[in-house]
Amino acid sequence: MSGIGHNSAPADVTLSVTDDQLDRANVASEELRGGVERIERLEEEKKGIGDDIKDVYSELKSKGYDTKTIRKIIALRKMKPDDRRAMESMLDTYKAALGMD
Amino acid sequence: MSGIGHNSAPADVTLSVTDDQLDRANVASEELRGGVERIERLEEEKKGIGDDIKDVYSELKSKGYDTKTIRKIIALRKMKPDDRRAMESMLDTYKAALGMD
Amino acid sequence: MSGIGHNSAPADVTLSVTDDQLDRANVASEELRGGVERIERLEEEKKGIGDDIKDVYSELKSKGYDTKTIRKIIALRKMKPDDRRAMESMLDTYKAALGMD
Amino acid sequence: MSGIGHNSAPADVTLSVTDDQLDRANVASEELRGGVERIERLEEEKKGIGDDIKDVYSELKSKGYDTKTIRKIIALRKMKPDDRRAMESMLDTYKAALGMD
DNA sequence: GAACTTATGTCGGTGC
DNA sequence: GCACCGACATAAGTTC
Repeated sequence: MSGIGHNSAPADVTLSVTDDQLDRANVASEELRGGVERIERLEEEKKGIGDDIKDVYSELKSKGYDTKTIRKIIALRKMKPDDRRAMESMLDTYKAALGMD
Repeated sequence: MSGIGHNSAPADVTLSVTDDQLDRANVASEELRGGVERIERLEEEKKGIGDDIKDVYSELKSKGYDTKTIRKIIALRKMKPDDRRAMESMLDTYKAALGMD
Repeated sequence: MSGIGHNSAPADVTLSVTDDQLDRANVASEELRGGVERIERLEEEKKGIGDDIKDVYSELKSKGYDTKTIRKIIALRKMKPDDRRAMESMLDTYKAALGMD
Repeated sequence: MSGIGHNSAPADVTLSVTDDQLDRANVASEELRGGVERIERLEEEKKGIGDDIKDVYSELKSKGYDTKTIRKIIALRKMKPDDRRAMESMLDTYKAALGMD
């Protein structure tokens, strides 16, 4: 699109915005627009995957699994086994201290 | 309510907004403002309590307790004991099924 | 606190946990329990206020106000007026740059 | 791995778990495991895209743009233009009612 | 300590 | 009528 034509020396010096400023603004606009659109495309992709994940949960649910528990399982699997066990052990200690046996 | 007095015959009939409309707008404004301010007061209170909670956690942390574990404990204590045990048991089942022993 | 009695010299030296350890554990337990219960009380209070807030929103909604907009308003009112205007102005600039007029 | 061997008639009838139950458990396990692993793969993909998005924001930020404003812009662009204008107009009305001009 | 992401809870709507 | 579903709101956890 850019700029051919409007650079041709405006006689009207009363304008409060210069050509140069317009050019910079346009460049900036395109920079911004590009970034925004890229983010939007990526977010669509991300949403698509999110929907896929939801589908898998639905499928498991329809087979009788409890999705909340599955979420917990997945959270646990993200941890390193040793860390996980340490965490579980500490939780048990606290439960014992409070009589939650 | 209010409004007595300024209803006395405006000569200027060119106004596009009638007195009646202004009255309603004012009433509505005050209704809205009242609600908004009430919410803001309540949110301040709520924030205060949130800060108190944070303090208790800090205190416990400084005594050597692990706040993350405490949060889990509090979540568990919110459940009815039977529900809690059922949930824990299901989690154990799933863990066993996936070899997370 | 409590504890009277079990300090009286256990003859049974085969125990793997000493009285001293039990004492410390009890103290720690009570410390933990106290904190946990205090947090739970505070969270109840907090929940009560949250319910009050919800009531005000419901009331406003039943009078025809849009709660989503009210939430935005309250968020805006949390800002310092100058900051708010600066933010709004920047948003307008970006909107203009992207042709969202 | 699955099942070869354990079907071959255990003589030990005192076991409290039958072969049939084991089979079902194994099937169920594999069903569960499959779902869990599929979710984990999808979540990784999702995270990758999330990282890409973060990169674009960083890039824009390093060029001088305000990421918070960009997020608002993107939220606005998600709406249908008419809805967006209706929302903005309502917000303006409420602002005026509360003297936020 | 601020901001972003994820998880959980809640509410209004809709289908069986 | 109840239960599921999506949207919204809040809380929690994570990261920089």
